[in-house]
Amino acid sequence: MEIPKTYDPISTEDKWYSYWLKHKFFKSQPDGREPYTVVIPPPNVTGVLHMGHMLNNTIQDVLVRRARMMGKNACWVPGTDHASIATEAKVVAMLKEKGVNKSDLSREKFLEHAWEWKEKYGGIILEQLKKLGASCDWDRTSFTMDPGLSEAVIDVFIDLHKKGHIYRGVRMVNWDPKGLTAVSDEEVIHREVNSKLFYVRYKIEKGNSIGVQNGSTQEEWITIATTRPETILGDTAICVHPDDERYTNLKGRKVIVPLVNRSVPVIFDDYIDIAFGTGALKVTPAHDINDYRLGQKHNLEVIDILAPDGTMSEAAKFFIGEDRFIARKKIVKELEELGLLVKVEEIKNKVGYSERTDSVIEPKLSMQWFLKMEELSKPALENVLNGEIKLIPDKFINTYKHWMENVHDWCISRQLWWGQRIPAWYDDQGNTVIAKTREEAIIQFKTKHHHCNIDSIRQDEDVLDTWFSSWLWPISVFDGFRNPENPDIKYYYPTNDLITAPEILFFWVARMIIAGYEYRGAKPFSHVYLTGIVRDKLGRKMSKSLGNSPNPLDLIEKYGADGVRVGMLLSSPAGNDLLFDESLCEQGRNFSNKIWNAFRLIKGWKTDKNMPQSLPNKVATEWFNERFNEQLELLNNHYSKYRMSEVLMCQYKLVWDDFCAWYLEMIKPEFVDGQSKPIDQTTYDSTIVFFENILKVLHPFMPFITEEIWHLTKERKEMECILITEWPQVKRAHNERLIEFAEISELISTVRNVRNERNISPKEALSLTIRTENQNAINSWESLVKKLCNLSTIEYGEQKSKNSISFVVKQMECSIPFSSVIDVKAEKERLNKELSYNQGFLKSVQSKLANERFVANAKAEIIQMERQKLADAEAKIKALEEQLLQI
RNA sequence: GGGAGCAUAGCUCAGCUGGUUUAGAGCAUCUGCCUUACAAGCAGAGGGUCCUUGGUUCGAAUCCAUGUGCUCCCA
Repeated sequence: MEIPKTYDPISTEDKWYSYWLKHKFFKSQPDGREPYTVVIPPPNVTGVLHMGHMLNNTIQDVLVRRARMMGKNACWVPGTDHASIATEAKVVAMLKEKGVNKSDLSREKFLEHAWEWKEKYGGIILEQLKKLGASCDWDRTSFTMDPGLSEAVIDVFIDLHKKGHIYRGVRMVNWDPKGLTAVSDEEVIHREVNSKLFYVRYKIEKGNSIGVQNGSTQEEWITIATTRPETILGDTAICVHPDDERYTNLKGRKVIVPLVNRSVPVIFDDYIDIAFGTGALKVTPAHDINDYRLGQKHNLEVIDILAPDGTMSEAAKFFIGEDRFIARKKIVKELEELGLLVKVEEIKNKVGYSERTDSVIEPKLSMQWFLKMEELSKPALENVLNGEIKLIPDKFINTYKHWMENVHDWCISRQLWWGQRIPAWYDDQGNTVIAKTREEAIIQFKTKHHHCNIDSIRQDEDVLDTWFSSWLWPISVFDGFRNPENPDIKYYYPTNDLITAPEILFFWVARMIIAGYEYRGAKPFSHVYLTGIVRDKLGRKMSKSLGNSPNPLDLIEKYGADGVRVGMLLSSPAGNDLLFDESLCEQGRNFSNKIWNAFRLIKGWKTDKNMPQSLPNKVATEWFNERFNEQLELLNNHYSKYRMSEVLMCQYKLVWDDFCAWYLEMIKPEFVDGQSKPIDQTTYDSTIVFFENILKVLHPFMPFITEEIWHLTKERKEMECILITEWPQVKRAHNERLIEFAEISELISTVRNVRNERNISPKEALSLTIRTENQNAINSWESLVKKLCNLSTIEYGEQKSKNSISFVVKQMECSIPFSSVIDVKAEKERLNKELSYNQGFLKSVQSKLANERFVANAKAEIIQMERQKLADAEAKIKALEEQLLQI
C-alpha cells in the first residue's frame, strides 16, 4: 500500500464526520454515567461563521471530546437565537427588494415571511460548525423561538410580573432610529469620534427681573456649547451652576431659544460642570438622560422633537421630516446667518451606536417594559464572589462585581414583530392585564374591570428582547420551565462549562446566572471560560467593514479543520485577545503532516517475532513510556486549569520532539542495501501502544486525523472509534530513565554541535572518549548515543589524542579526536569562554553561601541545592582547566 | 470622570507559594544539510537593562509604592 507523503485532510474530514453522525456518537441520553454538559452560546440565526465562533467552538469541542473520552456522558447542545433586530432588518430588506413595505403587511403576514426566511437561510452557521468537527448532539438543536422555548419566555414574563419584578413605564431609553426600537444599555456601543462643539448664543429676555443690570437698552446674551445643535429646537431651559459668578445676575431671568423663539427659564443646579464649554448648558429633557433628570427636578416642559425614525417631528417646528444629521447641518447654517453661532471647536467625544444596526442611538422618552434587577441579581453576584461559579480567568470577577452592584433595570420591550409578543393586554379604559392568551385576558378583565368592553381588548404590539429568551437557554433547551421535573433537566442541569466571549458577560452570562437561581435555585454552569477577541496581527478587531477577517471555511479547506483548530488554540490564553495570523494554521497543518509521517514510518516497518528486544530498544521504550506519562500528567493538570494553549503546546512537543525526534530515531531500524531491517516484535508493539496513546491525547484538538490514523493502524470494528476510546491513565514507572536522558540528550546535542560547527558530514563516523565517575549510568545508553551521533566507538578513560576537541557535559569530560589538525586558538577561546561563564556562576553561588543571613534564614533544601551548585561548578571548572592545559 | 488589567527575546506568550544554575517555549531569524517518515523536513546556533525609579527581604521577573505606555469595562 502506497501512503501519500503529505496528509490530505479534504479526503478524510467529511468521511469521518458523517461516520460519527451515522453512528450517533454525539448523541446523549441520561444514563448512569456522570454527565458533562455544555450549551452552545447560540449564534445569531442570521449569522455566518466568523473567527470568533471558530475559537469559541473549537474550545468547546476540545472540552466535550475529552470529557467523552474520560467516560462522561458528554452532551453539547447546539442552537441559534432569533436575533430580533438583525433578523427583522434582514426580512424587511428582503421584502423591500421585492417591492413590499413592512408597513403594508399585517403582523401575521410579515411573520410568515420571516419564518420562511428563517427556514431557508437560518442555521447556515450550524452546518458550518460541522466542517469544524463540532461534536454537538444535533438531535437537540434548539432555537429560541421554538414553541417550547417561546412558551417558557412568556411564562417567565408572567411569573416575574406576578412577583412584582416587571413594570411598565415612560423612561428615557436608548432608541435605535434605524431598527425603530428601544434597545438595552448593553446594546449600545460607545465609540470615541471626532465631533464639533458648537457655541451658540441665546438672547436673554429683557427686564423681567428685579436685578436687571446694564440698563435696558443693551442686549444681553448667554452662550452655550452643544454637540447636537438640532436639539436646540427642544430646549426648555438653560442651566448654570449656582456658584458660577459669571451667571449670578441671571437669577429669575428667561432666555429666548433661537429659531423657535421660545422663552425658557434659566435654572441653577450643581450638576453643571463649570469648566466644560461655557459653563452654561442647554436643557433638552426629551433627548438626553441628564437633561431629563434636570427636567424632572426643575419641572420643565418636555418637547420631543424627534420622530421614531430619527427625522424631525412636528414638535420641532423646523426641518420637519428631515433626518437629524441633515437638520444639524441646516440649523448650523441658519444660526450662522442669524449671527448666533459664536464659534465651532473640534472635539473628541463618545457617541453611542446600536450594537445591531450601527446607527447613532438617540436617548428618547418612551413607554417600555422593564425588569427590576436589584433584587434578582443578588444570588447571582453572591455565587460568583464565593466561587460557586468560577470565571476563567478570574480577573473578570471584578468587572462582573462592578456591573452587578450598579445594575440598571433592564428594558425588555422591543418595537418589533419578530420575537415573543409581550403577553400584556389593554382595554380602551387604560386597564392592563397580563395573560398568556386572549381568553385568559378576557377572564381577567371581567373579574377585575367589570365595565370593560371586550371588543376593545388589544394585545401589546411589542416583542421581548432576544436576551430575554437567551437568558433562559441552559434551562429551556432541556424543557426545564414547562416540565421542571423532566429527566433531561434533572440530569444535565447545572451544566458544566460555558465558553463565551467577555463582550457578553452582562448581556447574557450574568442574566443566565440570575435566571438559573430564580428558576432552578441553582447555578446554570460551574465554569465560565471567557475567550479573547480574535484580532488580526496588527491588533485590529476582525470585522466585515475592515475586511481583515479570513473566511473560516476557506481556511479549513486550505489547512484542514485540524490544522485550523490547532492554529486557533496555539496562542489563545483565556481572556486574552488572540492575534490571529494565517501562519498559525500553517503550523497546525505542518503538525498534522508530522503526525502523518510518523504514522508512515511505523507503518512501513517489518517485524521479526524471533528477534529479541535489544538493550537500546528496551532503554528507549522505558524512557518514552516514562516521558509520555510524565507529560500526560502535566497536560491533565493544564486541562484542569483550562490552560488550553499549554495543553496543546505540551502535546506538540511530546509528539514532535519526544516521540518523533528522539524516540523514533532511537528505535528506527537500520537501512541496509536498499531496505529497512526488521524490528523486534516487543518494541514494535510498545511503539503502537505509544502511538495510539498519543493519538488519543491529540484527538480533542485534532479529531479528524487521529480518527483516520486510528483506523489505518489496525483493523477496527465498526463502532471502535477513537472518539469513544478511553483517555489514557497515568502510569508512572518511576525509573531513572528521565534523569538519565537529561544527561544523555545533552551529550548527544553537544556532539552534534561539535560536528556542526566544524562542518563535518553526518556520514563521517567519529569516536568519543568519556571520563566519568559514573559510567554505569551511561552504559545502557551507549548504543543509542553511538547511533544518534554516528560514533564508531565510545571509550572510557583519559583522552589519548592531543589533537582533539574537548567539552564537559554535566560530570562527563568528553573529547573527540580528529585526524586533521584542529584550530588550537579557536578551541582555547571556546574553552575559556565557557570557563569564565562558570567562574562567574561559581562566584554568585559562593557569595550567596558566604552570606551568613542567607545560611541562617533560607530553607535547608535551598541551601543544600546551592551547595550542590557549588560542587558542580567547581568540578566543571577543574575539568575545563585541565582540558585547556592539554591543548 | 470612575474602575480593572497588562508591560519578560523580533513576534505571541509561560514563568503558579519569592530560592530549580546569570530567565523558558513556540514562531520568526541565522548556519549547515534534499541523511530512504516528513524541505509542510533534519541537525545546530544566536537572540533579554524581565517598562522606569524606589521600597520590603538573606534573596525580587515574582511582593509593595511611584511614574510611564498600552488595552478593556462602566458613565
